[in-house]
Amino acid sequence: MSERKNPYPFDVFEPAWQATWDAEKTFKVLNPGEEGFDAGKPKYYVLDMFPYPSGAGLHVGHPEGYTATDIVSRYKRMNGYNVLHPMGWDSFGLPAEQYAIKTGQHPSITTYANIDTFRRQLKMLGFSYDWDREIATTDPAYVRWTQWIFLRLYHSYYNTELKKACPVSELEAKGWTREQIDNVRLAYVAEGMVNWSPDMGTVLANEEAEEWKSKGHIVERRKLRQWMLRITAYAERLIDELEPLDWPESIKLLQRNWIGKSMGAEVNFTCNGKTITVYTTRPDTLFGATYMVLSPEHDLVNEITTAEQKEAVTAYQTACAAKSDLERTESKDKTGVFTGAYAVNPVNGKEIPIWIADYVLTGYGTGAIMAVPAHDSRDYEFAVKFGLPIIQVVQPDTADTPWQDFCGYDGTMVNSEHLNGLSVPEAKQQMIAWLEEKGYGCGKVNYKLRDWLFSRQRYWGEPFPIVWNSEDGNHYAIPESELPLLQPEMEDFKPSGDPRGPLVKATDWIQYSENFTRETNTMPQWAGSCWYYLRYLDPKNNQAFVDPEVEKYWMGGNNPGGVDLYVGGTEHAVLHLLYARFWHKVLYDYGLVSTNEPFNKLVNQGLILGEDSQKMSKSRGNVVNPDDIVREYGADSLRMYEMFMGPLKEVKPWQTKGVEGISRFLARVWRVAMVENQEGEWVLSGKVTDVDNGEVTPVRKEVHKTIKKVTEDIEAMSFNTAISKMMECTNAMTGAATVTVSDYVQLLHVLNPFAPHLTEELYSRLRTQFATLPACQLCQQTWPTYNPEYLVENTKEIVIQVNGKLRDKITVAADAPKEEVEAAALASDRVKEFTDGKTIRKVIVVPGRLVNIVAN
RNA sequence: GCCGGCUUGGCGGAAUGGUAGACGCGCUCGACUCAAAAUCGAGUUCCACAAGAGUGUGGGUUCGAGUCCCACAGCCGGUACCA
Repeated sequence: MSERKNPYPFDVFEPAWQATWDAEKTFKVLNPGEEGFDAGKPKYYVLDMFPYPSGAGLHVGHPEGYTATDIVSRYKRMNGYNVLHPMGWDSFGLPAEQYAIKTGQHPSITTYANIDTFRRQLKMLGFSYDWDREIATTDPAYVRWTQWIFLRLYHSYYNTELKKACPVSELEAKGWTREQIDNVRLAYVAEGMVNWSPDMGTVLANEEAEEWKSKGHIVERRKLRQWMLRITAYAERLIDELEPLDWPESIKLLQRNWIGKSMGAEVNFTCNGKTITVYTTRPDTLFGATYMVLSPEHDLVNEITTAEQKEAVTAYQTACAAKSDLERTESKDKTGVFTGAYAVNPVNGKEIPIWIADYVLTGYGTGAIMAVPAHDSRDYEFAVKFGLPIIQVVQPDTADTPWQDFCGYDGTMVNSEHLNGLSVPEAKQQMIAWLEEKGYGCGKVNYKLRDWLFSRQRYWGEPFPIVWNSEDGNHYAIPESELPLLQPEMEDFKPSGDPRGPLVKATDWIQYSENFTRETNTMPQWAGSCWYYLRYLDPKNNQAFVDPEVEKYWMGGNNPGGVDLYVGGTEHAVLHLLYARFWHKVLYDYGLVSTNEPFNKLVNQGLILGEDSQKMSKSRGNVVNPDDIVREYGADSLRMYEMFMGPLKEVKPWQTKGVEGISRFLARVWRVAMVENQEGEWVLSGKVTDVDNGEVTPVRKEVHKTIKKVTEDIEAMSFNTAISKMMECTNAMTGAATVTVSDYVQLLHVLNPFAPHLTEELYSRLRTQFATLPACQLCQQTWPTYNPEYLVENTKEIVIQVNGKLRDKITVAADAPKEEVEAAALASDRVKEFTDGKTIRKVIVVPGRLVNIVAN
């Protein structure tokens, strides 16, 4: 490749400005109570989703969101806000541990080396973070508070009357037993079916299982004792309090679906004196129940199964247990076995056969259903396969819809005694009231959301601050004074296949005291990311996870408070964003934070695809490395290109030619003021001048239009259109003989949040010639305003249409009355041509825009 | 299957119900140059001009629809027997 001279010397001035910002702490922001803090300024908290510092380094996807937030941060600062714009590292994680297993090197070594790379790369892009607030979730000082919050959860239960977390000590005072309390803790131990990955040697959350499966890992069901967080207690609040947030509707919907609220009823059936409770969302169809299905794992299966069915039932149970999750869902073919038992339907006393089938899940509702094959597709399929009766109880309202397998709500009840003639929703209500009156059941809300499986069998995670007593078998919290509890130094991180995880090998560490041994599980990576946005507020505090006054300023203050802008990818829609909301609510219940929600406004950036419009991946060889782009075109070009590609929220393909286009644009901005002299040095050209007679030149008009447009577009986060306007403005300057300093500096000013290096460099060079320019950096000056008078046009071009088709254009005075415009339009030769021989029926005049002549 | 989102030139994308294709890429031509690169200027939806057609398809509302309404198709994402 031939040596190419850079179109402007970004390779020199970009690192220089970065060094200046670092040395002068240009973007440091003070906290309340610190000297120099300006309490008169409003706050604005702009947050990025912090990265996992992988060995691969920064990806072009990172700077997309990070540039967007950087533009907003710089813009808000120039508009007089105290802007909190921090960065940190989500640094616990499996890759570092797997690398440690391979090499024997401690995971912290790779982790902190990767952090150094990420920090260097982010600084190379000129982001205006307050680096004094940098945090890493792996830092002992951070781990301390993650564990502290965990203990808060551990010591809490959800008070269903107050609808908030309360200390379990209240229950102790009321005389609850240890066992009763353990059953309501927000952090609890339970034995249950979990996702276990034998090759990774750990369990996974439901939310994670699919992701790892798709990466080729084995995930199977196993019954294990695990730590759980009672997120289900907050299901209702997690749905209700989502509503007012300024989030994309699609993300809200994703969360709502994940939480999966449904309203129905529990109904008690009887079987030989035993009660079997089923959950249904369609109590209106109770008269159509023709059989019952229990999940194969249901507690009552063994009790009710008759002797002659025993063998078949046991065989079916065994077969189901052996099936992995994947195998179960792979085939949707219904299978099941008759138990030989019958249940009595409370509404009509009829006996219906009880089956077991794996299409009924253990974990949802009561693990038992009444089957209404006429109006539930799954029951219908099952009934057809096994020849079970099908009774119609709903008649669809639309005439030609068959009643068989009709599951809709637009129908009228039939064959249902006292419900006959009612609509489905009416019948539903009436039946619930009836069940409650008779004591046969009650209305019931259910959620798909399961409790959060919170323990992992890993080394590189926060250890649980918990010890086990060998005498009573109970778990106990270690005192806060012992936090942080760090992992022991080890050389062998390998999973042993022992479901207690690799820490069991640290025999000294485990032994807490004579009768107490440590919990060997560690927390999932999500723990650190659940509250990192709070630690940024007060990252060095060693008295509290955040000082209350500081928290109040940054998170309270404005209405509605919280993080004012949070930008990141969609991939966290139901993981991080749900977990963090849950933790935040617990902290809120204790008055430790000011708002019930952490993130007021959320924006999802769209994925950047490779040049081939495919997802970037190593195997496809279409990955773009930010380092290469910066070396070739400079940081400003990368930043601006990523903003110019298209709307922030859309998915869009990378085009290196597009970076060149942006680079050319920045070079044109440069050359408005700069020229190369004989020695090949860049010097001020003289085109930019302080001779200014105040005339409103076309360039000045363009500048003010640009200020208006860029201001509005930053507010709307429509960065691509802001950039195109600045291109138009620059083109106007390129075409002009001279440009006044004030016009040029205003362009630099609005361009500054996008291309901070170039604009500061040009500004500082201009100052060598124009001493009246303020001495501070552009980024420390006030955002420019436009003069509306400059935007007023004297004349307007009016479009003339005949029957909606463009036929002519005329120029009229901007304030020309309607009649005049209409007359001018009708006088047009082109119009006459197209209306010739026709009658003019109507003339529509839209002032300042168009005239449409309707003729036929 | 269900739930979302998207669909505009050769490409990325612009368009408060009012000139479709701003801006950029690419391409063509011109200037500069011995020449090229870079730069600057002109042009660039389709059709040879005019006429006409044109925002995934088909309908509708409107003086006027990329934009609003109805139906359908394709692509992308989420979810997956949640009773």
